[in-house]
Amino acid sequence: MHKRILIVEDEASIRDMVAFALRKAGMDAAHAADARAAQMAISERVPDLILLDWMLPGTSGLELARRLRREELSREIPIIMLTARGEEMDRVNGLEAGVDDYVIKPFSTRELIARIKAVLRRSQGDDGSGVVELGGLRIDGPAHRVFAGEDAVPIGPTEYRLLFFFMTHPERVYSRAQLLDHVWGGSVYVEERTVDVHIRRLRKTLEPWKLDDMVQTVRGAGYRFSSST
Amino acid sequence: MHKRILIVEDEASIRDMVAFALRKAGMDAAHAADARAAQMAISERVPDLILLDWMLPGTSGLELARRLRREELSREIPIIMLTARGEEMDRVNGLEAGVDDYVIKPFSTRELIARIKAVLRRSQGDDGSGVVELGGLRIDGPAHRVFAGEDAVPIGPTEYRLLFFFMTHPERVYSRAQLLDHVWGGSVYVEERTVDVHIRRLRKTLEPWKLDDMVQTVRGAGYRFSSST
DNA sequence: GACGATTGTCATTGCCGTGTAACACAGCAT
DNA sequence: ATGCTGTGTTACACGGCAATGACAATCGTC
Repeated sequence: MHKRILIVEDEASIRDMVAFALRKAGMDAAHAADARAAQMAISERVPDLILLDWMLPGTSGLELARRLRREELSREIPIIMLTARGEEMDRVNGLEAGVDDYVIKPFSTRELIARIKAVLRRSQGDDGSGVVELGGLRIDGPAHRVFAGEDAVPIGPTEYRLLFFFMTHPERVYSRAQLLDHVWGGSVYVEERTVDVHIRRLRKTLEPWKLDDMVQTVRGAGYRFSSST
Repeated sequence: MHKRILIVEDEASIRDMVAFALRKAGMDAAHAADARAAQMAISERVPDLILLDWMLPGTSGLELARRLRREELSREIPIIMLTARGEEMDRVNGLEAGVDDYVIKPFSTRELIARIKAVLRRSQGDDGSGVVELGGLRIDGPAHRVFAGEDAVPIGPTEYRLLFFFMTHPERVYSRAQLLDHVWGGSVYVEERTVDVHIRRLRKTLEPWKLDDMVQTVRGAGYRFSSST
């Protein structure tokens, strides 16, 4: 559940600062001081994302990025480059090397975390287009539509919002009160049992495709949306 | 055949980063630091798409977007808004102003490129000839005519513009306000319900060919044009 | 300036979606 | 087993949004 981030940076002060910020944001931080240490750390345990300093002793960050892109093991790992201001030329090279994003020093940890999250989000199937796909279901935000395979699924407004919330927050239990907050909006007063009814309606709309068991009851706690039975 | 993108952004570092990413993706990048420079750049050479920062010195991005929608010259240019992580309010206002999409900062360059391509593709089903074909309907921009199969479809001016917008922006929901912005133009004040009436008239003109169900109602959201039922 | 075409607004109608209550059923405890 | 609590299911009535047709104003054309 926790994302593992590898920091490749020779300057200890920056490394510590970033590691602290990462842990505070609920991520696991590993670190390496140079290219060789980085490759060892990766082969030992593959991180979810790599923060790569541009200026490294020995093998440069750019060179390391290229190398990582060549290796089968590390090809899919997103990379965020840390570059000093005014190295614009370098950015071109970085983009060509397949780097996912840049953060310019000096940066605020808040911005860095936000960028990391953005990149992670994208690497998890949310390409930013507003389309989410999960377990045979596809929900298209801009089109306001749901597809089961190739078929368009007829669905009402509230069931749509409910399903949208579930698909963007899967594999997690939500109480009726939480669902009311997120799907109905905080300023509405509605009976909690109303949720049950809409859960029922959502299941009924998914039934023709045998996808109704994705909406799961967690007795005493609430409901969960899951792709696995 | 290279697409020309105009970046309107006051922060040089973001501008440069985006410009490099664009060029790498095979697009031409022009830039402007504020609203006035942007308008000059547009009048000099019309871009295929505009990247517009929400926060601009002087005239805000939102205001500029409204202004561009009012001008005949720039009405058809797709706009992607760059907004700081903020409220849903921003998104709503932006969409109401006739913006085609918005991207939240910080974004990865890859995500931005993906969005740009999506918008260009969408607002273009057009192969350059100005003729768009979709689901048995063909609309000829230069000739200002509509065909259902081999038959010419008699259609009024407003219904024509409405249909043209729909066919160049299919598979997506548009609120009444958005349709007013795109089809009527931002400087007219008209009741939202008027859209209903023209939707009705458009459906009636398509009825003889049983194509009226391509114009779909999305309760609580707006209307959508789609080839699939 | 007259005519038809086109457009925007309104009032009415119709229908879909929603919330609630009532009842049936299942899980869990003692 | 028995009772209790929590959930599934259905029915129903209300509210609200959208569809529709009629009308008046406006536009464009001859």
